[in-house]
Amino acid sequence: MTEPADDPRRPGADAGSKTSLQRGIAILRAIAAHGGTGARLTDLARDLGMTPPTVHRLLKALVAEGMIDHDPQGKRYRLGLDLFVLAAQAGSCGTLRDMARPILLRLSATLRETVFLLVRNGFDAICLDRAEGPFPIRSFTGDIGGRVMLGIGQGSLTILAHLPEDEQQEVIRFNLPRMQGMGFLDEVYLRTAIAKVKAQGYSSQHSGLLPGMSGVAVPVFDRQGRAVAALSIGTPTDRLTDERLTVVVDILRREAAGISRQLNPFDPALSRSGVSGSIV
Amino acid sequence: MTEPADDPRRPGADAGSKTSLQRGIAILRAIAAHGGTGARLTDLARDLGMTPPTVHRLLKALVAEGMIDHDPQGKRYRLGLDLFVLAAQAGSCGTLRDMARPILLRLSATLRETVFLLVRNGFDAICLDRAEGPFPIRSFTGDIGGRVMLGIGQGSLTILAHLPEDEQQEVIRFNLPRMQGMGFLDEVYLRTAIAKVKAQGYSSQHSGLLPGMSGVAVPVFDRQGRAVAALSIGTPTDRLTDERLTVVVDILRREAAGISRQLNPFDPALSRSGVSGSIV
DNA sequence: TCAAAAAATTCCAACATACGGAATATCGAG
DNA sequence: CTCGATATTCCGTATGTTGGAATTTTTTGA
Repeated sequence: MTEPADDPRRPGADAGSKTSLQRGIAILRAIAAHGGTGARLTDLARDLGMTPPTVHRLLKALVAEGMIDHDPQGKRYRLGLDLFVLAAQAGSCGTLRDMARPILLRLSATLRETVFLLVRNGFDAICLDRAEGPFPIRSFTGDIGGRVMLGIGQGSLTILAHLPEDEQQEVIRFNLPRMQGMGFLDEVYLRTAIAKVKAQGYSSQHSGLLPGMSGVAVPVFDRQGRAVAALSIGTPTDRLTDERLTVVVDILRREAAGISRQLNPFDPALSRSGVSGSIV
Repeated sequence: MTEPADDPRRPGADAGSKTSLQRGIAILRAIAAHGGTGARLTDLARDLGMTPPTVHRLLKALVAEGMIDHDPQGKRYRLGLDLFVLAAQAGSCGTLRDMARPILLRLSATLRETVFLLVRNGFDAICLDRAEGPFPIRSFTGDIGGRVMLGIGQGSLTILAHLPEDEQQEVIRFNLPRMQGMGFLDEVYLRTAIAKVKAQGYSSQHSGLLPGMSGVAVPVFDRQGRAVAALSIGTPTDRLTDERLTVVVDILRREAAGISRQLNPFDPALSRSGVSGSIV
């Protein structure tokens, strides 16, 4: 009580969580961070610096809402289906995602590659959607909902490169320290890459993240001309000849332009029925 | 206050949300129900029977957590990216979904149809994942996260048919009233369909939901032999000859069995890294 | 198998914080 | 510019939240 939560432990927890609603959300996050195994009450309490009774009560509320599932035997808590349902309809970019989906499918069919749609979110990029290519060789990274620092990976790098100067600086300043462990990413390297992408208008490179894999990405602009998203493909490096690169970039550019054109962020006409669709 | 009373939403939700955490979640749901347009504060207050100040404060907390985005100009609130990210890792079935994904992809490639993975959730079934078929003709219903009553649609019907007798009764009793508006679904019809599915071990029929579309579905059992999910395809009716139906059912059955075999709900070994993956 | 330890859950009084009416600021239309 | 509607802030009150302690349940170890 008297101790003002000094955010003692794990990073990722906000320093000053105050409202109980925020505490509840912190619990959701902690459970998500725990992975598919599920989290135990005590672990959550320790990780979040809350007392077991508090965690228990919040958990109970979350379970009642279906946001969490509770194994009665295993004593483990995991993210629940209702959360999944809820987020399927999220969010501010719901329209972007809905709109881009057929395009992703078409692209993956045409290019026979896995296609990603990334959007910017603060200092990160988030994988909003992906459409699998037909080949068994494909990256299992970049899961939907996955998050990477702006600057890591081609799609992410493309967004960063096309940001306004000042925002770009801010992001770099913020992200560089976070890139410590990655080794090969120093400031010079990053700025060189950005300059190149900005000049080309697209990004293409062996990913560096996955041996043998390459990525190609182009920016998606909103109606105000801001780079809000990126369209990218992941492919084995040896499948990406210079000739093919030209073709791929061309196609990606065309589709990205199509998305931009449809991207009217405040057009209510874009609103889909939204709620649960019927299933075959 | 008073009693906004009838919230004919879903069964698990208590009419009287009590904790502020639950109120916050109710707000998330209300925003989701509002669709991509976004919801205004007053609407939310009215819909939920809360006062504007309360809604405002809760919204502020949710925005602070990134669960909601707030258009400063438009005064509209929409589901935020963080919610999307969170749920991408949900949930209790995260393992099921992760595990089933390659199977879905393989199926959609083999059958050249759109494949759905449905799981039971109370009185409903939820579309956990889908893999698009290569043909332009495809159903746009059954979006990921979409929800249907148990009994509507082939996948959903299959799950219902394979439920234990008592649970089945309970679901039917609960759902029949909800099916009022659907006209062609009376109790006799439903029970006949269930009996047939149970006898066959699979479900196949023109959907009735979409003209010209048919569905084929087989149940997925967990290790305790309970029907927890269904694997289904949606296809134009005229593409589904009797001969092809046999083949399709056979393949679906084989894959469903594969899923069942891997479905060890308490095997920690199944836990994936879970957290953000790197993106190409 | 049983006992001891750990975890989960319940209880409850003190208290913090969430609530909502009212006031104020802001937006939008006429 | 004025008016009505909506969003936001304020603040006293009471309700919901909190955490220590007690109780129950599960896990661990012998």
